[in-house]
Amino acid sequence: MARKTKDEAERTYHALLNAATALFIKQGIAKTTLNDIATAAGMTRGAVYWHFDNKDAVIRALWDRNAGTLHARFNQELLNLDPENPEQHFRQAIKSIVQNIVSEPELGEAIHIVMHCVEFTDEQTELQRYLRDKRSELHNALEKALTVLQKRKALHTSLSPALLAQGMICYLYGLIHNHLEPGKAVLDLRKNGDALLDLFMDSLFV
Amino acid sequence: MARKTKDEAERTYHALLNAATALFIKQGIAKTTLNDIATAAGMTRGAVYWHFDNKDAVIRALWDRNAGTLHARFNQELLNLDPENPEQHFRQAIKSIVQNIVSEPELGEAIHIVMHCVEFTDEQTELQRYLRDKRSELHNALEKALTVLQKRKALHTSLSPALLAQGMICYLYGLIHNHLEPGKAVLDLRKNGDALLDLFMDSLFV
DNA sequence: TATTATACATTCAACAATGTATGTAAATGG
DNA sequence: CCATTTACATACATTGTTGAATGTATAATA
Repeated sequence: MARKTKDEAERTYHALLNAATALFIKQGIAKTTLNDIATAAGMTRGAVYWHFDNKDAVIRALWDRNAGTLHARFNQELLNLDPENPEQHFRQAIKSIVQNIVSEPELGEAIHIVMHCVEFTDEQTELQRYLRDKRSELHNALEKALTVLQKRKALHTSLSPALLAQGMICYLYGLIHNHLEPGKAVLDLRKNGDALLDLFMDSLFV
Repeated sequence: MARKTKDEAERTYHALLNAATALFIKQGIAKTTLNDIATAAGMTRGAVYWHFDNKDAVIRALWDRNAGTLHARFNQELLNLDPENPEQHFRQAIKSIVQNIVSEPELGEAIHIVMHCVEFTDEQTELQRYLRDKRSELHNALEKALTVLQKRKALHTSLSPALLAQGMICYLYGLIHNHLEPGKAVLDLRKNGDALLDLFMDSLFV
């Protein structure tokens, strides 16, 4: 076939990722073949194998594209809490994570796929290790932020920052997981996210 | 092949479920073939197809066997809180859910598989609908329990019981999900479960 | 004890999915 | 304007997996 412009190639790259996203959400990763992705994007499997090594690489690429920058941004934000008012900054940072997810569809879709469609097994694949590292980055940032708050005597509980970070991560994970659930969204995080997060964080701070 | 005793047949049934459980956790559902399960149990695929319709039926059966009764029990317990001291009963019921999961390996394995290995997609399979119904049973029970507590003026927050139930479910889900994560268990729920649950529930009650 | 249902094993047909190899025409760089 | 690389499409070989059909020896049953 005829060679495409760099621009055109990039457009098919994104078309492939978009098609993959939609198919993964609709019918799952296991049931989605590389041919499904290609034809849904108006291409053939040759295009998929040109841009990606295999199905896992597609998943990783779509995570990078749709969640990578935001992930890094939150990471940085938690590591650099405003010294003037770290507690308010922390609360706002946590809330904005949720608000970003509910307001940016592509970000929500990427997290949806990672939470509801990727299998996490004992024999870890490269993809699983990659995603695990991403989450542990966030966890470390959270723990450091809570440690800063503890040193500022801002924490109201006797539990360790490490443990509080675990609880916080679990709560966040559960809220987002529930909100992104397929079918009727049983939990409207856009409306109730702040209230539910404050409910938890009120138990952390003085 | 020779026909087996009813007793022997039931033993192979359980052997198949045990083999399936171990394989699903180790290498995932998608990568585990029915032949894998059979040979791991010392049988052939014929045995699997005799006891189960397909792979999804295996998953459903192992959930029923390992989590079914406990699920029903907690359901009932939440719907019949001790009128003498409903708050303490509620707190204890929630804690015992977690304690059961961390102390009963087979229960933990079943939930592990459902949480980490089953894909949840828009086009729901029969298995997905089954699991979704189970969770909504638990959700309804939780919401009713919290409604009872609200009528008793035991709730400390202005948020609705429905919303609190959502938050509670999400927190529980996150904690259990994290605890059952493959690889090094980053969160030791056996040691810290009660403290983390009290942290949250303290924000609910007076 | 004769019959029937059971608990599998074995075999087969069908196809689906992957990875790779090869073809190709146009874009790009010098 | 020529050589080379790019961005795919096409074709192929291989392999895996499912579902169903069939076989069969024995346990259960009456």
